[in-house]
Amino acid sequence: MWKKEEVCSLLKDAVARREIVVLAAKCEIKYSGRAESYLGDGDRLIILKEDYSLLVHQPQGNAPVNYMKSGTIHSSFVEDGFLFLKCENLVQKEFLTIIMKKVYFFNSHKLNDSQKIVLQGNEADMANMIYKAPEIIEDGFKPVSQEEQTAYGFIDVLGTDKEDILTVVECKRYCADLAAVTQLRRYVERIMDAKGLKNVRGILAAPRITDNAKKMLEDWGYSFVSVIPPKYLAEYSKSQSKLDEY
Amino acid sequence: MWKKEEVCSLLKDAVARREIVVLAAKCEIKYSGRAESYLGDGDRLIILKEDYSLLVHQPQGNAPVNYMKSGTIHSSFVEDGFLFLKCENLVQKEFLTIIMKKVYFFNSHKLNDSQKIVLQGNEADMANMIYKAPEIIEDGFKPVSQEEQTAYGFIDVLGTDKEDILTVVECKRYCADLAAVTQLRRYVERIMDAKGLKNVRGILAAPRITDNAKKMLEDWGYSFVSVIPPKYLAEYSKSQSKLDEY
DNA sequence: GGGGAGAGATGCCGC
DNA sequence: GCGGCATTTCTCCCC
Repeated sequence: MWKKEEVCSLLKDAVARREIVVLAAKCEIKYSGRAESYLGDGDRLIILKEDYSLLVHQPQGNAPVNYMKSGTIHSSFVEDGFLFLKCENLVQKEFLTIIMKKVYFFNSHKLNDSQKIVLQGNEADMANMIYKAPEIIEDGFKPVSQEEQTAYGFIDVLGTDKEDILTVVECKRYCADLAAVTQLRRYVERIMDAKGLKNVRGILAAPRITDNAKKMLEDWGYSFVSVIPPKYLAEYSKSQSKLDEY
Repeated sequence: MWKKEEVCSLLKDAVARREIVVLAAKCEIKYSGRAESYLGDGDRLIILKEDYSLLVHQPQGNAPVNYMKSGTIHSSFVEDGFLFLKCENLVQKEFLTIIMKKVYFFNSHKLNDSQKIVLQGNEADMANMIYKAPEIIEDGFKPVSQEEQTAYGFIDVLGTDKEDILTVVECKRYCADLAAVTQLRRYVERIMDAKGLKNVRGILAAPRITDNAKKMLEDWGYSFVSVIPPKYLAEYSKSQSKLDEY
């Protein structure tokens, strides 16, 4: 168990040196900002980054239970035997207070990282794939150039079918839902309005679609095409020794 | 600097004891699953939780740069002087490999936390507020009972106006956008279809609305009411000593 | 800086 | 489990 005065001092020094701070503590947390929250006593992991963002993690779960964004101002002090960490983001009018009762461990270190993640297989890649291989959508489908695409907003792929009818394609990398259908509908209506056309087709391209969405899609005269989103990076070996798994 | 063999051993023991593990390391990360990603060498914070979820954080930013969800199987070993952490989620067909070149610090501890966060000021609270004070929407607006509300799906508030016309209210706790309008439209059309009514009103209740959304809303004959989402928890003091801020 | 839309979205609740 | 939807969504892009 760490002395709170010591942790308070180490915390200030670490932040001053722009180190990342990690500590585990029994604490109580209050938040007020866009919403309000209260979290009673329990053990959590507290992370304070060099950009002054703060994360609080419970021992389970993916998402932080509380957090403050970059640019927050932090202050700490010991009062009534508790270590207080007060966090203020005046720009966003958000406030968070952590009241620590016990500190289990503390660590800080300067981390240097200039790398950015390279991520592929997203919706943009899917739209590019359709540009390069339009027959995926249907026979005779011809996309217009990518430059023209942006002229009507955020439409993924705009093209013409074999009968030269203007066709809007909306891509989803996941299972298409009702919101995807209404989005497609909005784009088709926007194009009809902008171009003064009465007949514009709408196609939803996704790996799959929910039954309700399919029904709504067909009620509106649009159609669905099953397309698997691409993955470009070389797959690294998925076969490995199963020894020592835990 | 920690010895990789020692970290590997500590890691296995900590996970076996269901402790949370936190370590800072210079590493390289590969991911393959719903998408594919690569992150070159840099210093990151790696967190392995008792539910076997994994988080990788860069020294800046709110969101983890890589992660694996609860239920992942982890295995670690030292090879060619590097500490490998391989993470597999067979159910979700996701795979992540961390190749650690240096380990700056390591910590683990059993954390006990049975508390759940109490969060207020969300959309549901906003709908409840309107139920209790329907005059917020407009004079003569009467919500139907909360039981009936669920009968037609996920409509926030269903009621009648002073002329007894059925009215759908969609709440947004943030600035209403185009998607909010299409969502309202979908609900109104669903109600008209289900009840065989030709005249159903739609009201969007939110703190504010974008110009484009307002235009689309009015084009469809719906209306906007400015409503501030409620905050119930007692505000704790926002005035505090500015000493020792950092 | 606001608007619009994707995200390896996540998480919650409903059926 | 899937479906529908909010999220202290967050992040990026583009105007």
